[in-house]
Amino acid sequence: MRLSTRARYGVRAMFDLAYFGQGEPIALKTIAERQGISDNYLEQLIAPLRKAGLVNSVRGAQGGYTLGHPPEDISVGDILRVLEGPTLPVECLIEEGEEQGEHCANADNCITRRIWSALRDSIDRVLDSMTLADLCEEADNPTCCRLAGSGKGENER
Amino acid sequence: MRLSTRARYGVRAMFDLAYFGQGEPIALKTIAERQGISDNYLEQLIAPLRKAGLVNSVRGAQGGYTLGHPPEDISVGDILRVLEGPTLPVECLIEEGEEQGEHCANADNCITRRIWSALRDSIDRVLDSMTLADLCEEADNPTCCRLAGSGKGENER
DNA sequence: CGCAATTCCGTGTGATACACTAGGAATTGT
DNA sequence: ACAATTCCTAGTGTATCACACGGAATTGCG
Repeated sequence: MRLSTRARYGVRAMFDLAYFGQGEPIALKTIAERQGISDNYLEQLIAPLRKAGLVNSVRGAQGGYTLGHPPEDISVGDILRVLEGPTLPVECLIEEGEEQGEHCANADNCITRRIWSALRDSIDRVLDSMTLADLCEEADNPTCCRLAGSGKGENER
Repeated sequence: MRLSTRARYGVRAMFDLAYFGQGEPIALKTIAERQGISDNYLEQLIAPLRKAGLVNSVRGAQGGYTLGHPPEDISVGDILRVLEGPTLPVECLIEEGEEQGEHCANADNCITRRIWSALRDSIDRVLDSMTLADLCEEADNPTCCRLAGSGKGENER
């Protein structure tokens, strides 16, 4: 249940792209240095992001990467789903919406399955509610770190 | 971000203990067979659960395991925390409640840290809200599997 | 008492994933 | 032409998973 560095690096890279690159392509090396990530490694993370259309690439000199969609249309969940298979725990769940009496292998203990299902939903809800635009906003006027205020009800929606 | 079988097996074993064992110790082999888990493996999972006090053991013939606390006092989160280190993603977060200007190593990007923090809280909220007693109740009159009804607001609390 | 059923404990193992490093080909602005 | 890039593929050490195994130590029961 630990989240890989793939995920963290990926999100940071995407944030970097949203925050610093305004339409202009940014070289991978720049991102890697700014975010303190191995550029060799980041290169491998950005490949699937490109294939998923989350970033566009410009080859050649002065090339680099740009966001594939506007920042408000890219959620953290989108990034995570690309970088680590299905976002959720446990893989046996039949695809959502298909609750037509379908059984997966261990449907016998659907009691515990409901736990993972609820967990998955909760995780997705959180991750999908945060977009790159939100992160940029947050970066500009941070509500953390400077006196936490322990604002417990902030993103209540 | 995938959840190990340790977690799933562990929860199922604990549920088995809560559901079938009424004070009487149940042998590990019985649990393993009933839940379709390798008993060799389950043995290794139950060791930390015992050390954490979630189960008690009775050695010798006719021995076995019992719950360490009443079922309504054991949450899924309790089990998961024992079986896979800290429940949450990312380890850099300073211990909860200590938001007094403390920095962890990569506090520089506290923007993304907030994501993981929110995620962690959400996960814990879900997992801590489900107890073994809830699972037993659910097992007796299931609201799933038999016509899902998509009851989206059930455990609203 | 003796035996069988158990829990306890450590060790080994094959497979897989993680987090990288490295090298080189292809592309493109200057 | 050249340098800066992206792109692709392969290798590598470490760790973790999901087990199997063998043998102690404990204890109820006949």
